[in-house]
Amino acid sequence: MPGDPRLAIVEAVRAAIVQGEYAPKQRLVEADLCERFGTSRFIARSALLELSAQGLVEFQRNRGARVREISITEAIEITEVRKLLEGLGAARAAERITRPEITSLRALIKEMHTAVDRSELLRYRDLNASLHAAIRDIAAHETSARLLQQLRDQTVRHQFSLALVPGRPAVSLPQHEAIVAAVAARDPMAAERAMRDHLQSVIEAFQALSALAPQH
Amino acid sequence: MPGDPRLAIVEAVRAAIVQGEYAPKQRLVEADLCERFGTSRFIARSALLELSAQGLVEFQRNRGARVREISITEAIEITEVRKLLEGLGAARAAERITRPEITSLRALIKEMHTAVDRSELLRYRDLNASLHAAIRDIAAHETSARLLQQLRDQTVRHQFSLALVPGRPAVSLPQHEAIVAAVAARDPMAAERAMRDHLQSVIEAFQALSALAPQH
DNA sequence: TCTCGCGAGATTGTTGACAATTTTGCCCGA
DNA sequence: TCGGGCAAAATTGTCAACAATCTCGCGAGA
Repeated sequence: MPGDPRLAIVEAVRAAIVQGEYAPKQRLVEADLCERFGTSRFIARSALLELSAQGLVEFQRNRGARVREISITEAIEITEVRKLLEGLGAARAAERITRPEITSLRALIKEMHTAVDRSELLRYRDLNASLHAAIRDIAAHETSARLLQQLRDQTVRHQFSLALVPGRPAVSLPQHEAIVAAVAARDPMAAERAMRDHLQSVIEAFQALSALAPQH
Repeated sequence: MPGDPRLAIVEAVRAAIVQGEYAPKQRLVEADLCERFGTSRFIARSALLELSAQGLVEFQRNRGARVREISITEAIEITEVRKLLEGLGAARAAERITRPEITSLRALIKEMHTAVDRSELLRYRDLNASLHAAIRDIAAHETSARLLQQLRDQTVRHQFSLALVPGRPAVSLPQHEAIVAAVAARDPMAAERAMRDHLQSVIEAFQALSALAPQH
């Protein structure tokens, strides 16, 4: 893998997709990427290849790359897997967490509170991601971290719509508090249970969402 | 992704690595692959890129691709994840299995018996893989199937040494029987438990192995 | 007017060549 | 004999051009 320049492009394209600058099913024309990111077609193509392996874009022979569309059904499957992997991560984090790490987790929770109070939904969603990432780092389980990394980007779009559901933060914030409390108490089983409960509620929110908007 | 020809090469190289024709840390020289698989360097390189994304090979800048070495520590991590994902798969399989599928699972168990009786260790290991794959298919959970696919190849080498541990089949065969019994009885919770117990015993076997051979 | 086919433009897939870097092998001095 | 360094060979990373394929629009015939 071309060490430096290629990864930069991969990250840039990934960010663009995740932030919704490219819609699902939208074609990613190689020439456009070259111009936008100031690189050669070879590099752009390699980046698309890599993103395809990560499941963020899909190739069709002679039709190039498109942003892969993730259905709500698939988002639910992904969350089912996250429930298991992040449950494991929470348990391990509870076994390994240090005092300064406890402090920073609590700081995150505090920030989430203020974000909810001020109805800053996007900020809340970002803090949410940060909290999950922090626990993942503390768990120090490379294999599950690598897989979760792959899964996360794919559901960002759906997480987004979830964050807009009225009253959703009021449900999920206490769940996050419970997770942090259990991890900080160094209680692996409680941490795993709290994390699973949280993601189970995400699954149920998705199911409710898909019942409203049957397709897509 | 070049639809047909590229995937064929990816599969061929993957098979070669998994079957041990290329040792860990061995360099995969692009020109050699071209000659061996009768393809161009571009295609060979794309295939390596893909295998790199799947974690089977690793790139070093200006040094090309090597077969990635998976430590026993990492094999244990991978098995911890498998324990969760395949546990989910077993539970779902128990909910969804049809009569003919039950028949074929039982046939697999029968074959495993004869393989053990005849001390055909390699055959037993292959049947083992087939059984896990069959349950994965019945579960019909695309996301976890995709991830398991990625994880499986990485531990084949270690599974191999595990199969050679004296008395190992005598331990694992009854576990496989228990899994099939629970799935066939359409008891999701028992199926999940049986699968987890099985993979937990694999983890413990790995740990015993790593205690014997501290490094690598 | 509508449909079918065809041709030009656009886009992708692949090739071969070239530059940059690493690796190998050899020579020389100690 | 051994080790350091230099040059050639090998190998990889990148590019620009070409061929294959698709897309879109236009025109002819019913």
